[in-house]
Amino acid sequence: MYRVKSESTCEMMHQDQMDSPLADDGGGSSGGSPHRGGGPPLKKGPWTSAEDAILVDYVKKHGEGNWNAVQKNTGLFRCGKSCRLRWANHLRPNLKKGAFTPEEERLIIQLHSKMGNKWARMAAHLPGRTDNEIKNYWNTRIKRCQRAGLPVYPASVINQSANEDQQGSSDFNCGENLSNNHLNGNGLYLPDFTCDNFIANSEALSYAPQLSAVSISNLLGQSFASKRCGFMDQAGMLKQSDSLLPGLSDTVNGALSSVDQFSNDSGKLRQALGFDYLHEANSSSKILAPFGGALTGSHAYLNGTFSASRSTNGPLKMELPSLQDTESDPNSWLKYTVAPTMHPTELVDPYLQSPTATPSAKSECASPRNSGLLEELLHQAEALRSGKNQQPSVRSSSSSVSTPCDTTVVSPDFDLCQEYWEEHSGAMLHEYVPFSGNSLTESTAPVSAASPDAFQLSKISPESNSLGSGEQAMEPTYEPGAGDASPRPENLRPDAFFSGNTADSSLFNNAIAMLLGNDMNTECKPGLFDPSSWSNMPHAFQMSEEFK
DNA sequence: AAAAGTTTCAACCGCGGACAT
DNA sequence: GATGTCCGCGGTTGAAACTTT
Repeated sequence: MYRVKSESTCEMMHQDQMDSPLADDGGGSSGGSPHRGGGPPLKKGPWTSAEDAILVDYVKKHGEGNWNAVQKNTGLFRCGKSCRLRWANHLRPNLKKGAFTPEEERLIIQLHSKMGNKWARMAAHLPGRTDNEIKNYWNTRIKRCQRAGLPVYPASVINQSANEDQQGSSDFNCGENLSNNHLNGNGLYLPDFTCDNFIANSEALSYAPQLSAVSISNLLGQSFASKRCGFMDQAGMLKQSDSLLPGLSDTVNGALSSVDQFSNDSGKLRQALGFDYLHEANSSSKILAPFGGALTGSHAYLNGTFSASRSTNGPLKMELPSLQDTESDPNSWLKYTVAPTMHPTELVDPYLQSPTATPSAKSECASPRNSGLLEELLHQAEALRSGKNQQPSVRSSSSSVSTPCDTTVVSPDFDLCQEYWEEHSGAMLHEYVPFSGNSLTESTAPVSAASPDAFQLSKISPESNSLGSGEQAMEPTYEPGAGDASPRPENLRPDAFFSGNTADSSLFNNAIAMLLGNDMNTECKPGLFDPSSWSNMPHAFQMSEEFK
C-alpha cells in the first residue's frame, strides 16, 4: 500500500517479514536510526490488528513513551516513531472517531487563525482529536476553499480573534504572531485571498472587520434604510445577493439591523443571508463550504465557484504554481473586473502570464494598505485619476503590508447550508448574468462551467424574484468585448449602482455589482448614478470631480 | 458497468528541540 | 561544548474510497 524507500528512518523489511507483525528480536533498530547493527529491517505500511494488539498491550504495561523500546521488548517490527504515531492517532483511548462536529470545525478554524499550522497545539484544544486529523481536515478545507475561490476564515472568527487580541485574553493565545508561512508553508495556493498575509499580525485581525463593517454599513446601510423595499422578504434573492458578494452578509448584517424592524421576517432574512449557522443535524460532512467570501478580497463568485459543492470544473483547474503564494493578491478579484474578457488562466496571475508585468508595475498600483474590496476600489479610482491605471491594478500590491480583510474575512455564514446554496446557485448565476454579460459567462470558468440552465433568465419569474426590474435596470447597454476595456469612471462609482428610483429589488444587486468592480463599467447604464447616494458614501469612496 | 478523476486519510519522512552521555 | 539518542511536529505521499463521466 505504501511506498517503501530503502533510505528511510524506519527501514523496510522484506516482504516475507512484512507478513508477520512479529519478528525476531534483532534488536537492531531504534528511534531515528533504526536498523542499526544490521538487524532486520522494520515493517512499514498499514498496521495489522495483531500489531495493534501488541502495541496496546505494551503501552498498557509500560505506559506511553520510550517508543523505541517497543520493538525491543515486544518484537514488533515497527520503529519507535511508527509505534508512537499508531498509538497517538489510532490506539490510545478516548480518541474521537468520525467527522468533526460543527463546533469542532469552528474551533479548528478559530485555532488556526490564532496558531497557524500548529496541529499539535490545536489538538490540545480538541479532546479526542489528533493533530493528524486536524491537519488533514484543514488541508482538505484549504483545498475546498481554494477550489471554490473562497476565503478560509469566517468573519466571525476574525472578529473574535480581533477581540481577543485587543483584550489580550485569548483562550488559546499562543503568544505568537502568525507568520506568512502558515498557509504558504505547505505549498498552499490561495488564489483569491492570502490568509497568510492576513493573519500576519494581530493588528490585521482587528483591522479587517472594522474597516469592512464600517465601510459597508455606510455603503449599504443608508440605502437599505431608505429603501427597504419589497426585496426584504425575498430571502432567496438576498441569499443570492449574499452569494454574489459573499462576506457581505456579515457587514450587511449590521447595516440591515436598522432595517430589520421593517421586515416581518427578519429571522428568515437573516437565515437566508446566512447570518446564522445552519448546522445540518445529520451532517456527517466535514464540509465547511463557505458561502461567504470576504467582502473584501474574496472572489467567492468572481474567482470561481458559486457553489461550494456543485459545479464548476473550470475554477477547479485554476491552480497555480506555488510561487503564486506570496503573489496572490487579496484583491485579485479585481482582475476580473478590469479585464473581464480575460481568460481565467490569464486572470490568475498576470505577472506569471506576462513577464512584462514587473514588480514596479505592481507597486505602482499598490494600495498602501490593502484593506480590501472597497479600499481597492478607492485605490483604483485614485489610480485612474492619476492616470496610472493604464495597467489595471489587477493585483493591488505585493507589498509587505497585507490586509486583513482581504484575505480571510468571510461572512459568518460560513456554514453548512450547502443545500440552500445548491438550490439557489442557479438562480444566483442567473442573477449575475445581466451584470456580467458575456464577460463573465464566457470568460470565467465558474460561469461557463455552470449549467446552462442557470442562465435561463426566464426561469426566475418576477413573482418569485424581484430581479426582473433589476434586470431591466441593469440590462447591459454596452457590449462587452467591443474593444473598450477602459473603465468608465462614472460607473466606477459605487453609487452608480444605487439608483435613486429604479429597481428597488436590484439595489442590492447593484451594490454588489459595483463592489465587484469596474467590470460593470462596461455594462451598466450610466443613468443609474445618483449623486445623493454618492455623497453619503464614506469619504474614502468620494471620487474626484472629474469622474462625477 | 467501467474508466477516469477526485477526495480522504493513514502513515512515512525529515527536521529540530530536549535530554543524556 | 560536542556528540548521540529520543521524541514530537509539520509536511508529504499514495492507496483506498468515492464520485463523476
